[in-house]
Amino acid sequence: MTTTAAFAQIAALMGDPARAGMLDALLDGRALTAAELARAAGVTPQTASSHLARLSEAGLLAVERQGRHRYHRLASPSVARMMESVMAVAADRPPPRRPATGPRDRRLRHARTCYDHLAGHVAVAMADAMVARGQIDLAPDGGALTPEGAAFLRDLGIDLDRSAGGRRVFCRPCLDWSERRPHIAGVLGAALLDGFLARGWLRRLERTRAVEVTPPGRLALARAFGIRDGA
Amino acid sequence: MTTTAAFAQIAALMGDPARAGMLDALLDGRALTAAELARAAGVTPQTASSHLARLSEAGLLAVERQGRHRYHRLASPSVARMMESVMAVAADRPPPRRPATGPRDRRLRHARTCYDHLAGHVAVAMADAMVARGQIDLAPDGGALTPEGAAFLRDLGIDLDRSAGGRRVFCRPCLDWSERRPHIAGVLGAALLDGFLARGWLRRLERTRAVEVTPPGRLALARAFGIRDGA
DNA sequence: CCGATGCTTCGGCCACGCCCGAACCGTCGC
DNA sequence: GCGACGGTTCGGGCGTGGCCGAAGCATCGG
Repeated sequence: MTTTAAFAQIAALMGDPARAGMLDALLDGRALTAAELARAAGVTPQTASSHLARLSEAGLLAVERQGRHRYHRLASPSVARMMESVMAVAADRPPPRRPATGPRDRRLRHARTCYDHLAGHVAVAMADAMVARGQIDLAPDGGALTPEGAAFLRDLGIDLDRSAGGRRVFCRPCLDWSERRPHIAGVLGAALLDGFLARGWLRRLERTRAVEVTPPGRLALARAFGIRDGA
Repeated sequence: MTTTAAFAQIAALMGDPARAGMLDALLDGRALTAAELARAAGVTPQTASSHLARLSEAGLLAVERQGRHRYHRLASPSVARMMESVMAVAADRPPPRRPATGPRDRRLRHARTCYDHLAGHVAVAMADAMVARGQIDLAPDGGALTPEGAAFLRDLGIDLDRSAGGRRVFCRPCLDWSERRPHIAGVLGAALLDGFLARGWLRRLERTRAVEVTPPGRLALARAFGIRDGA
């Protein structure tokens, strides 16, 4: 049964703390250098190099050489989805102890990127608002944009056509590990994140997956989604 | 960052060949005894016992005692979804060698259960047929039943209302590792499998996830989906 | 009560693989 | 050319964890 062996191999690659730290650092979809990933994982560069080689060979990571740097990124969205699903399982177990929420952790819980879409408190609030207004349908298995939702996005200036080429546009629910409730992933989630970043409503922060809601972003989100809690 | 530690722990549990074998054996949604799982994993009962204890404590498995037997099953659908997503990543890498398809493997590739829905060649053909006829929309991120599809299911006698309670019914695509194309999972996939088993069109086989298409099932599938290849 | 069966616990063996120090290659800047 | 820096390869130390034999608990059948 060679297929279970491949299954176990992929899982084992994620199962090492150092590699898990690197993968987590890459989960925002950006490409990082080996040194940055070594720091993220808390190991020396030579250890990181070995891990990165194995992850690349297994097809979890893709590498781009650029001068004397090597940029590593997740090889495909399916890798990100796999990680999300593992986090979902890891999150819905009783926490072994008080999570000890730190200030940095609080930022992550508030708003962060999840590969190509937004996660955290803000993202869940957005999803709730769109569901409450009948703009999207969201079920554990999938979701869909309603006509009202399509109109809403058009008003917001969010462009979905580019990736949806005439086909019906779907969104995908993604269980938020901090909120334990679904936020919007998939094509729709990616379009929302892109649009908000482009408008300057959100800004990526260095060295973390957390994103910041800018002052104009706060106003815009309050107007569009009725979200009015502070940063 | 205690969340990456939990992530790595879950992944590491899947990452051992013996545990992966047990989880795979449970992927059809049934509950098995420790001895059966030990055989499936190719280890002695005492080794299996240790693995099972760890899987249960981590919340991946649930146990039910019944007399002097202990039945183990996957703790939740989210565990099955996690495993599916890992298999999807494991499948879309270049196979290390010729897969060496055996007769038993061929049955699995033809039709098998995938937790609560159908997978394999037959399942992909069903999905293709329904897409071609406009009965479902299927995208990488999600899927939805069209009005035509709802009517089709009604004619087939497939009951979706029980679990969908007035809400819109969604289906979910699930990448088939043998066919490398999506089949139908989610609420719709589960309803189809249940219905076909209840009608005697499909029959579960012992000690494997493979399912058999019965002679009446062959006729019915040909009539309903235009599938006419042999068992 | 006794033995058989299903499963778990204990103890010890062994090896896989994670880790880092040191040395080696390639690119950039001067 | 030379040093500096990013990254990889090599070698050996070491601990975690998988594995089984043997013994210990439960439950069922007689």
